[in-house]
Amino acid sequence: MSHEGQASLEALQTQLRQAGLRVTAQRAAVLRVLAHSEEHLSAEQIWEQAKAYDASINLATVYRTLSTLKELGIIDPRSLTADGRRRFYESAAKPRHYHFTCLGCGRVQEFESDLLDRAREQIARQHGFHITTARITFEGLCECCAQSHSGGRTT
Amino acid sequence: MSHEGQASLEALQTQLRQAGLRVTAQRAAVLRVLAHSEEHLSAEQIWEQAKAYDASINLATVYRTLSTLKELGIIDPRSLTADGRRRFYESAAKPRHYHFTCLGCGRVQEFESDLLDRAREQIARQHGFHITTARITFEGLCECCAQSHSGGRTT
DNA sequence: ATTACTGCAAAGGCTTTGCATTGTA
DNA sequence: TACAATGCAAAGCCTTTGCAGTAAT
Repeated sequence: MSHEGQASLEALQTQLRQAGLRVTAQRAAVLRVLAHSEEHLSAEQIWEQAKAYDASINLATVYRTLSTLKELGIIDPRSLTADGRRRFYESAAKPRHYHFTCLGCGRVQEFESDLLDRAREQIARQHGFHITTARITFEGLCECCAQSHSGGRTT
Repeated sequence: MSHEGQASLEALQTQLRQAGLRVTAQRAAVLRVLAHSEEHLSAEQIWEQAKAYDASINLATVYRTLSTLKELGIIDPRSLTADGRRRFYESAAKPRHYHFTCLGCGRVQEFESDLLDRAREQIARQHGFHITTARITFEGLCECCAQSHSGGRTT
């Protein structure tokens, strides 16, 4: 029932228990939201969806759960907006990839890049950096939006 | 008197006037701070330093000025911290470069990277993106801090 | 029965904004 | 003299936290 490439709900709950943490209805609700989504959800979006599983779940609890899941290495928070204020969460199990946010349609596209991977390694080597985090995000217009913005539609 | 590669104070003030904006004591103060600094300053740091030129300058004014200067293409705000909450400002006149923040000593190192430049172009080409902003930042331990953390000093 | 976890509400960090006042052009 | 720009204080946005009550093991 779960999407490919994503840890099953039970596996995640087991991981919680093995860490000595309790599997509460709230945590299960957040895990279910994350397990069923391929998207990049904000804490508030996760909250909204989690209410379907636990109607009384509180936003503060969502934040605390997300923090816990990050600690466990289950999810990764990402800064995808220009101001970098809001964070979006995605599965940490995903293979290394990067994000492009279209300012026209708002869609976030994921892609891989060998060149980017190699650049990161080269930079670490050249400067002696021990890189623990690389925050790499692109913004602009996607192919579709660039066309409609530059050309204008013929109607 | 001004640092190399940096627009002179008068040039910047002229740019303000040409945009139909007034050169107030507060704006001059912020410009002077920016003109004399090679660093990445937060709004609050700029505020502190600007007080030397205009003791009564208000933080809100600093923010408004920074916003104006960004609009004019004079400065660029950067997210250099992990949480991305705070912004640091640097001259937009600098040649393209990237940042590495050391979590040990807190220092920010700038560097250039051909590979990163090429990756960015390749990504745009491959996916049809019209990239307007690339936010690329690295974090970890610099060479110096990595050594002292791993080895420990012999004393 | 413990004690980790939650809800609630308040605070915290950074930035923006409304409005009366100041000061540049 | 206009009207742009400022100071002040309040609000806004997202996230974190203190505390008393609740529930998982």
